[in-house]
Amino acid sequence: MTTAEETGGGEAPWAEVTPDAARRLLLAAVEAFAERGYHATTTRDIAGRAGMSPAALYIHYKTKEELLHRISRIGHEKALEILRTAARREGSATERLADAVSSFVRWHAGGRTTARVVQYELDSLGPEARAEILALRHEVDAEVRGIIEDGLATGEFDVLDVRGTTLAVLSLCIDVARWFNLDGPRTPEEVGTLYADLVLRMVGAGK
Amino acid sequence: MTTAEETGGGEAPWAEVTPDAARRLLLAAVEAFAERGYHATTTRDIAGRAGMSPAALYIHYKTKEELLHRISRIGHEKALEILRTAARREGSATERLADAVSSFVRWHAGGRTTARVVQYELDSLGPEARAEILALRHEVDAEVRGIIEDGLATGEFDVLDVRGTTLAVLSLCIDVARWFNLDGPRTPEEVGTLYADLVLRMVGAGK
DNA sequence: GGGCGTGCTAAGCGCTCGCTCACCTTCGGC
DNA sequence: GCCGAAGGTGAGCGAGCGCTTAGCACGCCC
Repeated sequence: MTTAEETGGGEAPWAEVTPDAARRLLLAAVEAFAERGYHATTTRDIAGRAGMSPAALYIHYKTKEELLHRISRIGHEKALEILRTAARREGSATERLADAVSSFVRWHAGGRTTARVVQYELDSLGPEARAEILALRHEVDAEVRGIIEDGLATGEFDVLDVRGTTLAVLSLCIDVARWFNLDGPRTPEEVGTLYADLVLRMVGAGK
Repeated sequence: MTTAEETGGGEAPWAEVTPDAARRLLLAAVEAFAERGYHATTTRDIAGRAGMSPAALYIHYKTKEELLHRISRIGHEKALEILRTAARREGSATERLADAVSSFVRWHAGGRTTARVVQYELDSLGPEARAEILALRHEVDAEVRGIIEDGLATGEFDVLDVRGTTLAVLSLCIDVARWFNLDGPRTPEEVGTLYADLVLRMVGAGK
């Protein structure tokens, strides 16, 4: 599993964005939004980071909001794919939940820049764009809830409030993007392992 | 609309702010910052919500940032006080941790408006203001870590990584401010109870 | 009841924002 | 060798921003 940061290899999720100039602008926007927030970022700043004039942005994107929308959709699709892969592999519910949490957390820690924008700038989108993203979030939620329900059915887990616990598990993982620091003492892998253990305890696995 | 929300879990923390006009402006700022974020909020909006002209703001506060700074400091002090009260009461580590988590979560859920600003707008502060707030956050962290270490010493808890688990517990509680919705299916009390149970599982209490 | 500090407003300054427009370059097809 | 499309630039627009200033209303002390 490759990981380092965006450039180093939270894989290369932006490969699908073409042409090249549009991708460079998107990458610059991710950086800027993650650092200062959507509203505090200027289109001049984004274009500058991409080495272009302010006007160039509008050749590839209609508005500044379209940039955020594209980033958010691609990011959510990637996050959903990570969870789906873990949820639908072979193995017990315990193994699948541990896998889901650790890879989801690794993505939020290693690709903190992207994850921050994806998870915390949702409110800056307009109503229709937000609705589209919320639908993806429901799928994310359903994927995790599915694993927990599997574990309940097999007797592996012991959970009183399935929806509440699902919410807490996802909340715990997502908040990694807020506090994680690449220069800090922990690697994304370490946090992933720790969190998988904590989550298994939360669902009462292996008691 | 007078704040019925704050009273749910947080009494009236702004009573210390005088004179009355300054408090009304602060309250309006909390609402606006929570809704749209600091950078997307205009001074005209804040003054308007407080029923005053844009210029009135500058009689009581030097800058827009000073408003955020005051809100953040008062909010962090309140959060710290809540945790201190729970951490230093009589009782086993298990009881104190459950109390700390449930009351901390109640504050984040019931006073979601305030908590959102306090927890998510930290980066909008300047360097010295941010440093002051970060010191308060370290005290918050130390308070929770203290309870967990107590529980380890008495054999109540079973935790491998104390700092990591402390971080996760706080992260879980804080993120409540992001997703909690007063119109949703759960009351702050219910979430507090659920989370206290989940956290006790995370630290291996009552195995 | 005149003088004055306090708290507020209307008007507006200087600046920067998101975005547009007229024009320039490069390049493959014929 | 000319042509149009694609991708870029410099200059600048209207609007709205944070914040300031001149002046007004009002309570309070003498």
